[in-house]
Amino acid sequence: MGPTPSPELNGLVRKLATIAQLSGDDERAILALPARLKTFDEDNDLVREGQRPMECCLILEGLVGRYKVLGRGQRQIMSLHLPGDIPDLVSLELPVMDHNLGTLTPVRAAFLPHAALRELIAARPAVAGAFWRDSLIDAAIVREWLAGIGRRTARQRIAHLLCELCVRLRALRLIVDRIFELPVTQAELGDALGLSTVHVNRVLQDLRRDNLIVSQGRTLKILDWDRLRLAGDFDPTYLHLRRTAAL
Amino acid sequence: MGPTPSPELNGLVRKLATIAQLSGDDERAILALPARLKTFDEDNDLVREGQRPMECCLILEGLVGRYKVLGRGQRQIMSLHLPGDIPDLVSLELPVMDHNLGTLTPVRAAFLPHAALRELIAARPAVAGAFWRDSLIDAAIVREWLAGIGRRTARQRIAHLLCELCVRLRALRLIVDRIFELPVTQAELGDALGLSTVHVNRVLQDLRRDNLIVSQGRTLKILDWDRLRLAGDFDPTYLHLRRTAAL
DNA sequence: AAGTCATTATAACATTTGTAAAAATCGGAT
DNA sequence: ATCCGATTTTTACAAATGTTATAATGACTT
Repeated sequence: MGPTPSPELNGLVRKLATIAQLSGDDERAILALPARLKTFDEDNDLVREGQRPMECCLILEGLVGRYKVLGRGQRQIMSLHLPGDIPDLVSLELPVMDHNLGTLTPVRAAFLPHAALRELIAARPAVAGAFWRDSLIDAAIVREWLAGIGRRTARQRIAHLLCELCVRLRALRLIVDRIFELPVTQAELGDALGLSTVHVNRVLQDLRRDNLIVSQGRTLKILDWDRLRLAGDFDPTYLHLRRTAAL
Repeated sequence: MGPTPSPELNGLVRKLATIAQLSGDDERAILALPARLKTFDEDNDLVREGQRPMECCLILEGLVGRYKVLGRGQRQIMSLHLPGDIPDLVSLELPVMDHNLGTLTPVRAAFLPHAALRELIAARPAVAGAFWRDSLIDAAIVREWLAGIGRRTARQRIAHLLCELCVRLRALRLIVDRIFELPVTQAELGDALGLSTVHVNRVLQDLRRDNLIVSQGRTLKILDWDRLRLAGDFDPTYLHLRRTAAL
């Protein structure tokens, strides 16, 4: 008998289905991966800069941020990862982590041994292709963030990020409308957007005042998708989704 | 008889050697790729956003920038590519380009058909791995830029970029000392760093005044590597070079 | 119900960086 | 040698955003 097939890995299959087409055999091979489940509190690191992981972590539930801490302690979050993501897939090819992966919310994750992933990739070219594709999309998202931080105003950046998260969550079928949990402090938003907490606060108030969004507690509701998209100069092409979840 | 082996592809082999270990057979297979050579003037696009290329372009000579043009015409350069790079390797997996590739100098490039690259990848897992690794390093560099634009001052960003280019050029053995051509206008530097031309000018003058660099025409000389590295908060780990060209 | 801690909001002010325009410089063509 | 366009430099000013500090709010604990 092989390793116990874990229903938890369904999220990975679902995520990969949003970006690539896999056969039933491919999916079964993925589901047969051995996985070590683990849970984390808010604000914990899954992996740290400098480490040489022997496993990759698949997010099952919760929100994970990829970040660096620069010279004088300033943090920059470089990407946000949702369930189904394997944010440290990179460790398969680049043994030394050059960044941290930390939880922004409580997280459930599955750790997949490098050895098993390598076997899977060797045996199933389509899965290898899907993983490559996934890491290329990951990179495309970082490029879009780079362009935004480099050239967009604070208001555009925030609107853009909200649009991106909305589309990504919809693609994963984690939300159906345009209402979602944004369990992130304004300080964390600032770290992701290259802004100060105070300025994030100012801009969020503007967006609310302009009736683009509404938020109560952690729940965020996009009131006017078209105007928010416009405000954020948002075009989802860079997400490279197979069937763009209807905008 | 197979396709004519092109001595031009040596640059690709040399580049891959800086990040991965390939066997003689792997190298021969790479050199046997069919290539269509082409030259470009300064300020020309090799590939444009929206296109669906059927070939990848290998840079043989010159400097290429990957960029997007945002809403109100502002340009952001998201990466710089040196000889040996295949900046649109991504097009193998993501058919629609989400950015442009443009020359910053006159460029010689070799166009490699997707079909041939796919065969190579299928036949030679080590080459597939090297390509994956290459695109992961590409992404790591973009992340470092993102962190810089998000959280570093203009002076740090410029110093950091100069350090990065120096290390990358040395790794490729394109320079041996710390003197190199930087055939880039201050406007282009600004587009890469998310700064205005005027501010780039101000900071470059500061760096010269502080005797960190000297430049005459396009030739840039790093006068004080240690202080420049410090000024740029530069640590080459993120370049994931096999043997870090001695700092 | 009170107390504590994190988060959000507000305020006043400082600073970096951007913008616009013009002058100076440089490199290559004629 | 001279001219021309691009690039760099300078100047003056404007705007966006950062910083520091404090108050208000809210969520959770005891």
